[in-house]
Amino acid sequence: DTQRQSMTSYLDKINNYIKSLDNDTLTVLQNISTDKKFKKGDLLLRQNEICGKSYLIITGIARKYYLNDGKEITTELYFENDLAVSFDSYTLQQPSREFIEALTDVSVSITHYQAFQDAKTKYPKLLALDLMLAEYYGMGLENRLFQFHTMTATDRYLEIINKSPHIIQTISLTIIASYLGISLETLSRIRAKI
Amino acid sequence: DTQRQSMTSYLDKINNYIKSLDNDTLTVLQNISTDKKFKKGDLLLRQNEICGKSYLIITGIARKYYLNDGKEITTELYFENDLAVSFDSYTLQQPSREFIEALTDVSVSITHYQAFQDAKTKYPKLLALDLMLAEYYGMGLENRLFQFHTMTATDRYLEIINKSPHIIQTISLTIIASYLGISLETLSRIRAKI
DNA sequence: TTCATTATTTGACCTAAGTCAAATTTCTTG
DNA sequence: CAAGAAATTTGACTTAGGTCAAATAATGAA
Repeated sequence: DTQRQSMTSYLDKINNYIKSLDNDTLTVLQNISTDKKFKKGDLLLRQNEICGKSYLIITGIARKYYLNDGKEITTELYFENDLAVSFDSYTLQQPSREFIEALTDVSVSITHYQAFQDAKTKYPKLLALDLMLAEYYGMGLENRLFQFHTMTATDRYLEIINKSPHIIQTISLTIIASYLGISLETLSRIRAKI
Repeated sequence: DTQRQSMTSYLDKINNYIKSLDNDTLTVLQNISTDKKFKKGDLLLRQNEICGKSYLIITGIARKYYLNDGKEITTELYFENDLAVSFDSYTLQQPSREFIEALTDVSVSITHYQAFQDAKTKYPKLLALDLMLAEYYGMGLENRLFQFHTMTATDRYLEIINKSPHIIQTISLTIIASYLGISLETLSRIRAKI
């Protein structure tokens, strides 16, 4: 749909913006980032921890989820080039209600919250970048809310396999169901019908 | 709850930040803003229009909503000091899927998108302000999504009358129901039970 | 391979919320 | 104040999706 179209092009805009940064700014960005690898199943962030880092996914898949009476609700799936972070915990520097988990072995580029904050005060271009990232995240949330209000579970499932068909091969149905906001059994029935 | 607590204090932080701005920056902000009044029922933004302005509510109440097969879904309620804007339409400067409507007579301070964009390039403090506003909006959306996933319609209603009791006096149940994501009849039944 | 563990499907039944229609109540406005 | 219009409630029925339990797959380690 049109909405997705625009979101994608905004992501392009962000990536172009990063590419177009002057050397000085780019160097700072490099200097405050370090690479790290996680094994499948590792938690990059635990509930109640303060999210003091952002994780740019280089390779692999991760997810963000929280627990609600023992049940997991997946709020976001991360692929290559996605930025994994518990938004409110990161922004407010308060304990996270969410976990971030590696669904496969992942390799990430880590940027520390405080280092980035400091860099932003000296380099307004990083401030502008942060704004674009926040806007992108916000629009993603708006879309998700919109989909929950306007689409049936079946439509949401069709949308996801249409948008990223590879998901089904890589991610367990339990996690997909929790991302769609339905029970595993309901997802199974939806799949049987189609 | 804790979450709301933090959100409120972040709003305080934003307001303090605005108050602490140097005269130069404040003057620019003033210069690109104009006041306007709307009558109850007026539309500040129509679907398919590009949201080229932001509306800071000085007095009165407004809402943002969209239509889904003829049914209205209210996505946000605006009170004094709230910033009314169709986020994605404003950010991407593309046609809005939402309407913004005055629920009472309202008086607003209008800031034009382009003027603010221009100001941001010269005044990094406005960039930082815009970031804070985007973060605040994003966290609000996260909370809303969280509530839809974890709370029953009854709980969401209790939460809203607890958070802003005056709402019931001022806003029709039709609109409150659409904000809660339930039908008018269901809301009426919830009220009867309590 | 094979057994055990984990993932997925299927069945039977339940529940929150939706829909449509009709009845009330509450506002407005002449 | 009274008549209409709008807002809200109530009733009867439907439906999407949930829950719990059992049955099949599918994986993976010894």
